[in-house]
Amino acid sequence: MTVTLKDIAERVGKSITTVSRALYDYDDVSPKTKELVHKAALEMGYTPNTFAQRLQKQRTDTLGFIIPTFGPRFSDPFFSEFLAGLGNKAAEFGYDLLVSTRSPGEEEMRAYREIVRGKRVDGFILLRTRQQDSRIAYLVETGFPFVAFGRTTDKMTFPFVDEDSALGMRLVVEHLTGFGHRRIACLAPPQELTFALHRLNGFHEGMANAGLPVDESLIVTGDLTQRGGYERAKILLNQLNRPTAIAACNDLMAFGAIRAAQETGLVVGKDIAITGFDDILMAEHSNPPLTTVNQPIYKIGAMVCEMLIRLIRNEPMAETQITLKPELMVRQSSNYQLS
Amino acid sequence: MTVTLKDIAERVGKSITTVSRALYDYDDVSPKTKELVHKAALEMGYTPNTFAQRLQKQRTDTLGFIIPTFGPRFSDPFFSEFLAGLGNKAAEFGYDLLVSTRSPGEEEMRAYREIVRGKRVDGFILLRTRQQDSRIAYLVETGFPFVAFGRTTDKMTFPFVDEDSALGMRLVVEHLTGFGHRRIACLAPPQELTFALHRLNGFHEGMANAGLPVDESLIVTGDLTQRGGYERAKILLNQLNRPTAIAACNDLMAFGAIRAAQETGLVVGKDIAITGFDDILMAEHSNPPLTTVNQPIYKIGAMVCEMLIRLIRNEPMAETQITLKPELMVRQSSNYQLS
DNA sequence: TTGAAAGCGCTAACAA
DNA sequence: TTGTTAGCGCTTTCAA
Repeated sequence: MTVTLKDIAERVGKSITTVSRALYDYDDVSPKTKELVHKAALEMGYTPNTFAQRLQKQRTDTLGFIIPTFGPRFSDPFFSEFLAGLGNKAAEFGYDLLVSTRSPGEEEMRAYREIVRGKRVDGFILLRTRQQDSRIAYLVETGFPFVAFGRTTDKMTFPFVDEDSALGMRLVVEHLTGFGHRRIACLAPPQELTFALHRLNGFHEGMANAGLPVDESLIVTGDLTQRGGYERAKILLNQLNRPTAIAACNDLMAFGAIRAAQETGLVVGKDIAITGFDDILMAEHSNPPLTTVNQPIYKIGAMVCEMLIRLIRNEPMAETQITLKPELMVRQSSNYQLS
Repeated sequence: MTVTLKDIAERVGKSITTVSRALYDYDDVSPKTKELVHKAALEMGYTPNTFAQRLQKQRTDTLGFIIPTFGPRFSDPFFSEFLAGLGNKAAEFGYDLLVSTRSPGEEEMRAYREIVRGKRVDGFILLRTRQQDSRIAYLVETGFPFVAFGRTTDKMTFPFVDEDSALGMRLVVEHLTGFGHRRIACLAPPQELTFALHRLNGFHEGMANAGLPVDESLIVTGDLTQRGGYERAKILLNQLNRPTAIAACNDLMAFGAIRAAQETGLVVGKDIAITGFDDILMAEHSNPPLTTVNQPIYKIGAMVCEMLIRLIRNEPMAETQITLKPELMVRQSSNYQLS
């Protein structure tokens, strides 16, 4: 059924070794033999058995990507955009992608350990880094190659790409205060995520820059889903002294907040300003279109992937710790002067 | 560095074979030996080398999933929901997922051929089936296991899960005509996709059931993205005799249409009715919330995965061709009587 | 320019 | 109950 080197060898009357070398264009094989072998291989529909190659070569040409999910019905477009960037770049370099989903915790760590010890991939891509990240601690400790989208807050050194989230939030706050907002709420991400810290810091800095006090009761933590944003925003909006603006730390929560505001009878972009973070494709098409901070997620996926491949191949890299400057996308959800 | 069976064998003073059998609890190994081996394996941090196992066993315990993408920045939440269902179920059964992205065409077919011939996966999951689907033709021909989400229109027999899209669209049209709509536009999917046919048929049947003529100029094809929906809807809405309702064949296009309507100064759910198809998580949280046809995408991902695993393992299956009944989710985007 | 032989780490048939 | 042997398909010395 499957064609192996042996089959080709028999057909052309040469040894397996010669066939192998002919196929990979070693220069100690005569041109005639090469041609013969190539032709036979093509005709017979030969494709190398990857597992045999990997066993022999001791590398896998595979990149690991374990998506950290919270709850069963996860559906953050953020992940599909990232995966697309990753997948396309990996394919370009001839790498496979081993993808699984695991919610953060012991199960997740076991998955990493097994994959590392079984040498199932050449390296890992990490996403949604945590302030104290046991995945990173483990990989650094074992010296296993990986590149992260995001940083940690401890002293570990490793290659990453990240966006300057603090700057992003400062831009948001500057934009809002510029339109006269003083009571600005913040829908924060779960604390353990590193970008929660950066975005919250940026929020505080922005307020400080504008000479405004921060009302801590206006800072609430959500779970990065629409539902979470919706529920938190409801609570904020039911307060007596409600905020005039809500800065959500990702787009999905912002969408939830928009719905909450609308159910409360407020016109978003007129009675209340709402902003997001990420600029997923949907942000441009929501109603109203969402003011948000652009993260080139697709591009970051591709960057991280290329960095990892270079790392694995021991190729030189210009930079191993890259921080991107974010851009504020002003759209209708916040683009009005507070009266 | 890595611990192998040989290392354990040396440590416990037994043969490699015995160690192998002890680890997998063969009953021809003495309890004492088993315990010894298990303990040693644990202490030494043994993890089997998957590639060696696969080479030997001639199976891969891996499922292939090639995501068909159109254009670089693809970001359909549909895919991430499906992937989540797939991934979780695969993990449950101990299968890996080999994921890539390829846009339909020759490149895509080459990827399938190479993976099949290199025996890189035990089976494939297919998505977004085409009326004449060369992937399916190839897999059927080679007898390679796969399960599809969706059907084809030719005579090929293969296992699939699909939703009764025609019924779904009939429900939509019935709902709209019940509220007095007569001029209903349809944002159709690219023709080559099988569900384009089913949904369009359903649309026509629904209109016929209501005794209404179909104005062919109101049926336009989009590319399933928000942008596509937006552009097509713009054209529809700029007509002199504009439709009173737009039935989009997926949620993303519906979102685009909503934005187009709003830019035209129409209030969706009052001046115009817009409906979608899929019921992605976003549909509930859009503004206004979107009337749509529910497809349990996450669940379908899990179902398809389990079917494929059974197929691979030659386990009996109750049904191999499953068609699900859709449910109409009526929300504000269409829930009003046309005056 | 070619081939024989060894071995990657594992499983399984067979023998002891 | 255990070990010997062979072999999955491939790459890579080393020798011819």
